[in-house]
Amino acid sequence: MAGVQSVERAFGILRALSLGPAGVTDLSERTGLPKSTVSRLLSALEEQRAVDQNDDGAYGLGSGIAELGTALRGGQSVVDVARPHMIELMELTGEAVGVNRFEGDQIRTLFQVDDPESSVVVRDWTGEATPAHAVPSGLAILANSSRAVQRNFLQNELEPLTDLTMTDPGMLLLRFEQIRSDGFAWVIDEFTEDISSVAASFADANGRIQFAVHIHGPSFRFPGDADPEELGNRVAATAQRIEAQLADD
Amino acid sequence: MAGVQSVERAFGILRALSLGPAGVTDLSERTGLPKSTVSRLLSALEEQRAVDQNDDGAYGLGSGIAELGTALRGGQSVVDVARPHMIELMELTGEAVGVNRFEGDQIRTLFQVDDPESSVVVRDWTGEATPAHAVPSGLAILANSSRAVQRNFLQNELEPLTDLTMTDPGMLLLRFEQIRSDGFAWVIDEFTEDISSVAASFADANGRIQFAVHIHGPSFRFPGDADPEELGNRVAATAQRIEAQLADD
DNA sequence: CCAATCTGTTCCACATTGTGGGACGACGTC
DNA sequence: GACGTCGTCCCACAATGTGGAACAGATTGG
Repeated sequence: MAGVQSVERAFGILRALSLGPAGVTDLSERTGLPKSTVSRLLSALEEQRAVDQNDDGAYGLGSGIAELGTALRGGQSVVDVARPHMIELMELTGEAVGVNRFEGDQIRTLFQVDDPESSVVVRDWTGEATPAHAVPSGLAILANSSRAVQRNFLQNELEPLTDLTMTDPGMLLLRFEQIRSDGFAWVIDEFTEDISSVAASFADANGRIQFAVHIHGPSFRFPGDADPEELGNRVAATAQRIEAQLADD
Repeated sequence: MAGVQSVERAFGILRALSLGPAGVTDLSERTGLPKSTVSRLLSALEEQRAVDQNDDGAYGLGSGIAELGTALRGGQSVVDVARPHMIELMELTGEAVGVNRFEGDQIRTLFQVDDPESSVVVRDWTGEATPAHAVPSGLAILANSSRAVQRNFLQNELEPLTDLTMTDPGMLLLRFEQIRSDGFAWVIDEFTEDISSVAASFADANGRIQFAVHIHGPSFRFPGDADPEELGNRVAATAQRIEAQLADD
């Protein structure tokens, strides 16, 4: 027995609810569980304030989740601390700069700053999640994670997003080594054709959940004449400054 | 059987972890559960990525919680949207302005803007939680909640924080009526002597979790000569603008 | 206005599921 | 090398959670 059934199911319900508020019957269909079971688990979750029921009877994620979320200091403070550093990088390069959070096998962009002067920019990925192996933030975070996390990640079937996407586990392990010693990761046209980016990872105040900063721009002009190593080092330095500042609080 | 034991215990563990990363033995003591039970529940939670284990073996809240938190759009976007409106209010009055989230029977301050010109200000409550019945944000949110939530809240024994704190359930119900029709709530010296504040509530994009904006300042100068109703209406208008903007996304 | 369908909650016999004391192996320390 | 502590695993036991079915309350629509 690895998992605990009711806990597993409870989180299934929470995840189903993260798509939007829903009723018991709806959740029962989404999760494949009997109505009575869903109803009982919802009551249990409601007692924990993980969900709440509003006037029209629909259930939604509750304040208990929000509390845990802020306790984690996942979103808010990281973005606050990172913003000025990101703007600095953005002004230096004229390209968009973002922060990401690692979520299992995906990378979510939390926040992005664009150059207001530039008319051709990569689109805004804020709030969206992308496969970790195809973006430099993902590679950078994985490269600095434990072997266990890496192996676990490489067990998944990795999908190629372009002709250039690296999906071979052995190759990726070697690449992790390289990235770890460099301190930054470059990805050129592996995620989408015509987009290139550099990223470096950093830890939050607890030294736990992994984050990353990245610069990305259209491949036709980025990195352009600039020295990729030079840019990489700048991103890495920025990541370290953010990490140090987070550790202070 | 109202709750589900394992779910209840799992959330107990998550709450214990929200105080900071910890090991199995530590958690076992904090929650009063046997080590083996804690270990099993942690494995289950880890499978759901609600917790993760870092290199030194300690457990902490995991990215799954962060995901649910952002799905809720509880913190981040509300603050982003509210900030400019808050600054406007702050400049109008010269006093500190904050946004709060309702958490069960407490009110948490998510963010505060202060007047940089002012040397005497109320201290910064960011991140802290206060009893809902003693602050105007709490009263405003409760006043606009369902009867069920109100009754449930009033069943608690409410502690007086100053001589003026209103704790009588009947009186509070009447006060809720008043606040609901006014659209704002005033609290003068009920939370701390010498602090006065006005607040108005608003809903997030789902119309679910309740938030509030408030202005607060030292009672000797706030609201001072200003008309309390006028100020209340301004806060209420601000709350409505934030709510409208949140609903757009 | 009364079937016909939707809700979501409650009941209860049943056995699957979770429980927890204790054993175990892995570290780190004296 | 013996000890204290850590986290995980084992397994007999029954407490706990399960889910089909019955129920009550709202809405619908003919």
